[in-house]
Amino acid sequence: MASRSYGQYCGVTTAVERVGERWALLIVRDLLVGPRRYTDLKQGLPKIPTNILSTRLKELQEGGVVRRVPIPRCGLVYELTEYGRELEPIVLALGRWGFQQMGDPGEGDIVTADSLTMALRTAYRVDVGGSMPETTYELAVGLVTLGARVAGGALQVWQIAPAAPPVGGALPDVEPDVRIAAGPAIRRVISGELSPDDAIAGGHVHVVDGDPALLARFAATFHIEPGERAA
Amino acid sequence: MASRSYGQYCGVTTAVERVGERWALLIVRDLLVGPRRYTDLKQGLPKIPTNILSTRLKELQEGGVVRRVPIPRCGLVYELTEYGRELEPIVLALGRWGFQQMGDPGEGDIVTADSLTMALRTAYRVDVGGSMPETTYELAVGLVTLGARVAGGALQVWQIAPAAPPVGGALPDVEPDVRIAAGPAIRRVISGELSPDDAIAGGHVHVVDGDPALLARFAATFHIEPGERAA
DNA sequence: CCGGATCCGAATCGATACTG
DNA sequence: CAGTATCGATTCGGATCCGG
Repeated sequence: MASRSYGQYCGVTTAVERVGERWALLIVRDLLVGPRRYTDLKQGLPKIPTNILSTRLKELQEGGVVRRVPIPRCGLVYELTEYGRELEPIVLALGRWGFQQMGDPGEGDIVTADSLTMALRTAYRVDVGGSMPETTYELAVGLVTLGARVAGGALQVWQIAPAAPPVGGALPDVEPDVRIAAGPAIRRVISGELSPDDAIAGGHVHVVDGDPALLARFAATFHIEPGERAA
Repeated sequence: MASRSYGQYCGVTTAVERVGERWALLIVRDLLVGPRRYTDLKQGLPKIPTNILSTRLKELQEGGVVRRVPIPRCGLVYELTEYGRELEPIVLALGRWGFQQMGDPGEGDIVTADSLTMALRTAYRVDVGGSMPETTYELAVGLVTLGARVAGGALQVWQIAPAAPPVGGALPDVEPDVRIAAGPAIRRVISGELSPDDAIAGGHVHVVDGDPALLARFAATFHIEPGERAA
């Protein structure tokens, strides 16, 4: 029952014994967006077997990473403990690191609301965002639509479709300044391989509504440079 | 042969597909200390089966994380690529995170030179180290003895026993200001659970040579606070 | 000794079916 | 909704063996 030990007395080893099992860190990624029910997690991780999901949730609870919270007459949710939330910078940094080697999606690869939410948070540049005018974006990729508001250096992301309760306060009920619809090529815009203009010209990204020039602001605000020593 | 896909198009997913397999991140941890031969890695990871080690090394090469470098008439070493070295802040942060939940060592748990080296780098506080007088420590834990020099805000760690080539330039051939011999309780000194004085009084840490008061400097310089949002 | 490859039992994972 | 149960497919772990 005790997870197979690596036989070392070391912080890194302890960490991978807690969150290094298959799927564990992806569960943490989704929970970083907000508390989630078992079914939400299953939907966000379509390929996870249900027995693995419940095993991992049990292990993460034993490891003090996740807490099971019953909601009166509403089922129950899983949420990260304080200790689990300390993984946020690590998961974001891993996301930036992995982003650099993402090719194009394999067939069957999907984009989920939670993963795209974390991707935006991963790619967000505080320094750039802080010096931009306040902007509200709406971004649709595949079946997922997100809202993102950059104001005062802070980024807020919420899920429009599939709908989910907003995290961290009330949802800004404002019209977006720009609506962007994109395919997987949005990755190449964020990495700088594809300029905003070329992306629009090539039909990879559509500005459905609002000033097309705002796509350049988006690309400047959400950007992952290859070869970055993220932190 | 292709590693089992998680079926998501996401940076975090890509990252765990590259370095999320069992043992992979521990190999990276050891390679962050310096290039290592197959046999060095096997010694530093005593419980890894050799087939897993060679499989992981192959996968890490395919993932662009590790490079295999033949040394003329001297065998060959594995080393991190530039991309692999970008994992350093992530591994250090994971080490800090895991450190907080390390209990006492399970029976059979060992401390290796590379893991202790990374632990020191994990625990090092640049801000504190930069404001301290230059100090050279010698730290023995179990069978491992390390040298650590803090000077000008920079930390240099080298392995005295078992001996290994120093990393990043010539080894400072100076007498240490203090020689510290400790058991696993050194963890509680670094976490602040155990004060330097109590550690000495309790016989958990011995100052073999030099001013015992330097243990306090050590504890201030190498410290991991529970509940820290590392970066 | 170095750098693996091979073999095999044990444990885990993945897919699907099923239940309170 | 929130999981168990089952079972074949993979992977892991431990030991041994092999070519330079």
